[in-house]
Amino acid sequence: MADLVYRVVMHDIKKKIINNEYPEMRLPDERSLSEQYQVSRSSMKRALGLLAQQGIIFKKRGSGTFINPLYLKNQSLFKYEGSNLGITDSFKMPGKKQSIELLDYQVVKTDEELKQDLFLKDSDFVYKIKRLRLLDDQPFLIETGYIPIKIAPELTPDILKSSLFNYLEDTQGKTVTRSFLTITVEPSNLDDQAKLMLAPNEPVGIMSGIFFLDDGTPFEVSNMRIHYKYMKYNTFVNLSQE
Amino acid sequence: MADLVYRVVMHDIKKKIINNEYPEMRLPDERSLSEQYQVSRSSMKRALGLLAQQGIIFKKRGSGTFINPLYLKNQSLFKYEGSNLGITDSFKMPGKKQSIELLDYQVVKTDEELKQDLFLKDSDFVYKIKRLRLLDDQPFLIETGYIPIKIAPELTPDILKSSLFNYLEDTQGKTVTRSFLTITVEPSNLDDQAKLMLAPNEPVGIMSGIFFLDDGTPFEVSNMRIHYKYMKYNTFVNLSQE
DNA sequence: TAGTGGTCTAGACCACCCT
DNA sequence: GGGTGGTCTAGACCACTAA
Repeated sequence: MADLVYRVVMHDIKKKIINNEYPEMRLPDERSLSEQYQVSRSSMKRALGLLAQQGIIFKKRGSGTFINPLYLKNQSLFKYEGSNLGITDSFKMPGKKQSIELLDYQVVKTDEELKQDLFLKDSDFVYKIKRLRLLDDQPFLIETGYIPIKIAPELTPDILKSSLFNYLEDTQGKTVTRSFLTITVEPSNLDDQAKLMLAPNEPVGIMSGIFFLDDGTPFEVSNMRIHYKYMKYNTFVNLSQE
Repeated sequence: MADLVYRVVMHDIKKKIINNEYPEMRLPDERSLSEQYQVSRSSMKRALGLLAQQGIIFKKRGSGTFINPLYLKNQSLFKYEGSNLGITDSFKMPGKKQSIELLDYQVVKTDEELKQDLFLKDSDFVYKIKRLRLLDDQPFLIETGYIPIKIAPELTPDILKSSLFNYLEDTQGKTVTRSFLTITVEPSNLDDQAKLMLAPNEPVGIMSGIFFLDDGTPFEVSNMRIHYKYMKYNTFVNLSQE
């Protein structure tokens, strides 16, 4: 992590919360905290604002700043903090071996919808990539992705056996930081049943959407069909800051 | 909406983006914008920051601020902005009549898990409420909720025929602004099939989690089993601000 | 090197809660 | 009325990008 003031303060306060150094479940007021940490009140507000955004504290105008008891009691609920973008990361379960099988790999013309979603011109081509993901040799996800050629011109089947996100970050310094996802549910089709080893009455979860690079470029349109037992999406919604 | 500087500026810029008043897909630099709107650069940053958080613009240090082309091309993707907390709201589909059938309603003792999630004492009781929700007389959701008595002591079966969230807001000025949700998928059980009119091979989506009041009080533990055709969760994930 | 967004500060004043 | 978080400002300096 960078040594930005607000990040340092944020992490320190977070640590103190976890270590139960505020047993009254309440933080000192912002002005005292600024004093303690020798930072401006603005920086302190920024740090506290981030913690509030993560659901770790609640700020109540006129009353004070309070620790979310559930954060201490049940930290597992919070473990997905900011890591529910990448399926890649989300499915990196500890102690499980992840592998990828390349099912299909071709270059195709874009149709209207793709053109719009990936913001392409008529002349642009995209990779169509279909992959099967496994955890400990158990298939759990069929992924169909479309990626503009011009974003990753050097793509080879070999690369596709591991994480595309990591590849992009390592080779081009580009990071995937945003996505729009739509989550739905469907009965499994014959292809699902065969590839994911599902019984006919067993369903799949579907996550489809668009991933963006940090400069705003749409990077991939993806459709994921997920074995229902592996389908688990955690989300923390916070409307208070709108 | 309040007449806060940063909100006014934010909404105005948003309007201009929608009206295509920045055809170069790029905003003026922050300093010029501050000048234009006669606000401080900090306030302008705040306004732009919110737009970035919503995925409407991308800020690129050293380069400028750019409009997300997809926001213009495909605004339907963005329509769930900040409204995916409440199932209540999420399912308020235009032109459809929502109704609620009360299936079960009792006061029970808390078990260990509930006690933890709702942050209760041994002596506390909760309502157990089971409701069926319908859209145009089509059942689509079975909802089982647990609510501490002390939060809503006046609850009656009659109230439960409409939105609890609205009831709380209207009567006690309390708003539900946060939630932790876990989304999973399951084959339908016999109860689902009967109540939601599902065939045996048709699945349900499950959303379960905890809803909080804006002061941090856990308000409800809820489990929702959703007809798969009605199950649609849109989410915008943005890791760049972490 | 000029232009742009990011960080940080110090301080004024407002809005809300509680006693 | 005293304490707390929220808004807003003006300005300094830093970090990155692109020509």
